[in-house]
Amino acid sequence: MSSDPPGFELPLRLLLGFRMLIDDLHAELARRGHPDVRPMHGFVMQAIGVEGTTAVELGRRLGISKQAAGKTVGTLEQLGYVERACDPGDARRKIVRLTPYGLESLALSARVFDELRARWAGTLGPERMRAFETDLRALTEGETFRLDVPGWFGA
Amino acid sequence: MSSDPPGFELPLRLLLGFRMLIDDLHAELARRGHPDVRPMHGFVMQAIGVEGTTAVELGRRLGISKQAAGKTVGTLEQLGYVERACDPGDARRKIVRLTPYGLESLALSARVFDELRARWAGTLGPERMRAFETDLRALTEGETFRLDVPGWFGA
DNA sequence: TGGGAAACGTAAACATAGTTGTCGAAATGG
DNA sequence: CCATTTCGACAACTATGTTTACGTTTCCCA
Repeated sequence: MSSDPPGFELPLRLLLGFRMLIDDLHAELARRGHPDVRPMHGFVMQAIGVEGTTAVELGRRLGISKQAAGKTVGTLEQLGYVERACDPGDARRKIVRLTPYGLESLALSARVFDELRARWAGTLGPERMRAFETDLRALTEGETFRLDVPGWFGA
Repeated sequence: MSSDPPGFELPLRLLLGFRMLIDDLHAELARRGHPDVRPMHGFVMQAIGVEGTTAVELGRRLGISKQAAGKTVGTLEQLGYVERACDPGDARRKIVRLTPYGLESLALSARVFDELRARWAGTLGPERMRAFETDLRALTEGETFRLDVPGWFGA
């Protein structure tokens, strides 16, 4: 009588939910002045943070090589979201920092994500929304985020 | 008093949960005789199904071009998971079918997914696990699965 | 019946991820 | 002071996707 759903539905819907949020976010970002930012860029800028960082450290945070991190930073630089500056204290290092435009996109993303969460809470009700997030947090406890999606998903 | 979590945590953890399940699945698949199958391959084989299908239809189901579907089928064919046969009723079409090896990997995946779901249910308890899945299903209602992850995630 | 339109599969060219390997420049430390 | 380490950049390669194009086969309608 329990009739549990098949196990393969779970990963499918987790991915579906993720994609749904990210797609909605970027539709809204495009509408509000950031049409060129891609899903990956958001994660990278989040990893760069307000403080700024280096390519090596960025790669470490995202679980990719420093070369891949450097390439992505180059793209973001062309789009005007980040800038590279030499470290006065260490001539080897170059600090990657968010530009005002980049900071704005990050702040906007945070606002839109909150709106999207509110919409989801409207579907489930605040009670179950809270429970849903608590459970999801419990299930993914201790996991670290990795950005190596392309190579990981299909080798 | 409500102190809702920030909205950006939701997509992050959805992706984390997805990746967790898929990584565990493939670790187990590798252990049980399928070391070469990649995350993407599982979704493609699932889309091919027991009946078999064509490259065009496969692309349609996965939300990718028929050419991309054809390429992936070629890879899967080399690995021995699928085979291509001419359609006796239509010389234009070529039916892609799972080999016994492919069918076995699909059945094994289903079993492992059920085991993983049971492990998650062990964390939350059967009650909340059921509620979690119900809510997730409600939130992702009507969404269609797309396999164009590489091009979608980073443009 | 015949010919144009549509569908299928394949290939080439291109763009974008990632990776490894290599290298020069700068900092570190024994 | 020299050897080792670290950082950033470049080249070569793989894997994914896309668009464009083409030859073959089928379908449909005038």
